[in-house]
Amino acid sequence: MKSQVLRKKRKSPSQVTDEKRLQEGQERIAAAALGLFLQNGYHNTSVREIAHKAGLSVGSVFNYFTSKEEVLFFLLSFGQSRAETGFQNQRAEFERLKQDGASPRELFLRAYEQYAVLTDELRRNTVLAYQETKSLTLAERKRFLEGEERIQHFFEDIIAYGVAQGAFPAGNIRLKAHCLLVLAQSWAVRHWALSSFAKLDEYLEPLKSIALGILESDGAPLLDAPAHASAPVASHKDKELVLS
Amino acid sequence: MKSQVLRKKRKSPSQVTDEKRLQEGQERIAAAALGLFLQNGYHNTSVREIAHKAGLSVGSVFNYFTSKEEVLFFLLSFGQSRAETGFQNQRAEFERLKQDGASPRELFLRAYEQYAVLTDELRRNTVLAYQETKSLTLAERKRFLEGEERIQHFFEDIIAYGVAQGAFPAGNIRLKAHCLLVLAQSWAVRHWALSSFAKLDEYLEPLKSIALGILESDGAPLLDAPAHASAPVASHKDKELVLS
DNA sequence: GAGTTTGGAATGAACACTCACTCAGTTTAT
DNA sequence: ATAAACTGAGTGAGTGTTCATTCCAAACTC
Repeated sequence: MKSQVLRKKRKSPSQVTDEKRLQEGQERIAAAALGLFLQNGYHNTSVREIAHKAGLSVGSVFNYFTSKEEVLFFLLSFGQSRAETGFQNQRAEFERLKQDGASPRELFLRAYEQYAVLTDELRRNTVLAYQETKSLTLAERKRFLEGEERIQHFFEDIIAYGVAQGAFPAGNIRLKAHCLLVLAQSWAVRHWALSSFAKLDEYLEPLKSIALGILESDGAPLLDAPAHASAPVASHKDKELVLS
Repeated sequence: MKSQVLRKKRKSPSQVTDEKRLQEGQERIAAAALGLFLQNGYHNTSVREIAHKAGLSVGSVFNYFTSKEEVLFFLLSFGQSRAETGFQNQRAEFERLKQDGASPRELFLRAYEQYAVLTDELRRNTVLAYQETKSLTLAERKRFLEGEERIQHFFEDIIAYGVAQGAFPAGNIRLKAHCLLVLAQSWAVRHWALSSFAKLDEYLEPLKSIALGILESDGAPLLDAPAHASAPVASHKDKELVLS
């Protein structure tokens, strides 16, 4: 899967033919767009602004992309494919580590750290994904979510291996993988709440500790805490107007 | 803080004066808008559509709100204030429970369950908040984030109490509160990945178990797992173009 | 090496359209 | 009769996209 260049049916014969030039142009435009999308949102960013920031004319942008939306998809799938290929590359190394008798804990921590580092590098893409996935066409949104699912599946495999080895308690593996992903992504998505951590380095160790806390929670019934005992948790069904 | 009605300088003399009528109208319009915003996104929803779905004319919408953006802010702060007042109401009850010798675990689980239930009820508002906070004006966005911070602070207090009582290990309390909030919200935000749970009821117990796993993780150094030992985690600094 | 051709790439005015918002006039309730 | 509430055609700013035109460096002639 090498540098999948976006290609769609194009009406006008005028397009950039040189593959390398095309790719560089796409990256330049996308880089400009990413900043603007994050600052003003996808819909409040005009193609004119993107073109200006990329140092091009409006028309040229459409020589590199067939539509504004394609720029968005480029940005989202870019981050995603980076994560996927990263994992793919590690698959082989993991087999080797298993042979060497590495503990599931080690394997997991290694994979999780890699994912956290990547999410940090691609922080802006991650934020954009949370905010603008819905702006994709139905088909592209579906493709994107499938990619997310594959990434989650990678972690499910690692956890399952640990459970099989008896290193982690059994539990809902899918749920745990979901939680781990969400927490890693929250470094990007809810960054404003983590201002006490200047850099990822400071965040990483406590995050890994918490991640292990999740892995080692067994999902057993909460013996001593009958939270419902005194009174049912308040619910405002009467005020649900806004939700209907 | 009772039913804070939105009021701005208004040019047109035509506006709804009756307080009760105004509020009902705002809620009706906002309810219609919420569905459309989630389905098509804020920017792809026209005021005409909102008016039609609410059974009003375009002009009337502007008798209840001064702008489309105000509708968005109404929806976001609505969910938030519900959560805040919920916690406020529980503050008194919590003091009573402490007197009765309730364990910090119980207190926490109770509060967390309440928050999860609320997030479920306001699921759509939560999703909207993640997607469209950036569409607010700067001042409103700031106000909104301050509200989020107050909610997080509520959990920090509960955790701190547990730590003081020796029920939970010390650790980065702010971080833990952040994680707990994110996981509860992920039920709304990443709902597509949790399709195996039909209703909140099924999700709640495992979530609480995981939450306790987080609370009880001590953030101690990860003794046995020198993840860096074999080779540094791969980083693709060279390909960072798109981020710069 | 000067002149000519060629075609990929860049341009930006023009197009067709949508949008949030306004306001003069009408309806409704009292 | 009076005030409150509603209406929807109209307005002007702004949009993504197109395409006839221009640009320019390399290829080709003589």
